[in-house]
Amino acid sequence: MPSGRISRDQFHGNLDLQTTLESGQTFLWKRSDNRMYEDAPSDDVWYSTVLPADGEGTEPTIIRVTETSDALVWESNVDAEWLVTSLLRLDDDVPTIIDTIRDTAGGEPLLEEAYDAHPGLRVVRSPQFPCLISFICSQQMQVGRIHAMQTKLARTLGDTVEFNGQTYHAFPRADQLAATTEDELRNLGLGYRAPYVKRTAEMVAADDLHPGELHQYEYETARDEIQQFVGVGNKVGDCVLLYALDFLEAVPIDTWIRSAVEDYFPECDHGSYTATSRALRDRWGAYAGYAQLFLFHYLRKRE
DNA sequence: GACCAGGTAGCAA
DNA sequence: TTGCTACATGGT
Repeated sequence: MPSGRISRDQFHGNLDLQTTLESGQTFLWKRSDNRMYEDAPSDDVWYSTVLPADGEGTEPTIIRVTETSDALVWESNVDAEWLVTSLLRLDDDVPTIIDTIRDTAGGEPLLEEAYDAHPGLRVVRSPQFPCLISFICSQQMQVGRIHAMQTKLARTLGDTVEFNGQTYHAFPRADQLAATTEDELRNLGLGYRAPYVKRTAEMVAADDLHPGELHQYEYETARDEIQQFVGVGNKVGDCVLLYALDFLEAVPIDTWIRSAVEDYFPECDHGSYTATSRALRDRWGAYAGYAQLFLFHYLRKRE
């Protein structure tokens, strides 16, 4: 069974899997009850199932990760060190990124509180199509319920894989979601999002548009283009650009960020989403998305 | 029972 | 362009 250790010396900054994977930036990881090895200082194992790019007919990849004091330990059904590094963005130099935000923003007490409160929080990279669908599902939903909904989608509609004596469920492919009726999706608890998911899946399955194509555009164009998908507006679009498409300048403005703008930086409130988002990017710079995640998580968890 | 949750589509002015 | 409103569903 392929497995390995990635020493903490090999990546910059802290990593706290629990904080990072339950911060509401991804709904595609789950915590496992099974330890990976006997003397683990922490028995918190996280796993995710990833479909290879060629999709149908190829066995999904299982990734299991846990932390030790000096390393990130992984195991998989394939040699997955590069994939783990990519999914968790271990190449990101987070301290330098935070310094860059500091240099751009100047003194930002609220952000400093957020960094201090959650030192192991990182942005991670989600697979594109699952990220798109899960954020379409996220609207008007609490974070915990979004996780539960994505798990149910995978268990009901995704491919299964056996690994190390356990059954894992991959996130459904576009063709699988497109082949599901709107009523079935409603029965899985999607509510009014059911037709959004179905129609977006149909677009991807028919090759009308794939989220990966948006890489070619500069940020604001990509955000316009991604809204061709049904159920995707400015906010969901920004989440997908930030968490799946490497647009680290994207600042999703949700209810939390909206109220933080009112309370802490009203000078950035320019009314429209586009103008306010532009002001926040001017304030925080090329890594504004990192600032947004720290702020979102801090505001949501304090008190 | 209201009210809320990482909003968006559809429509009117 | 901006400003409504309806929209499912489960938890306080």
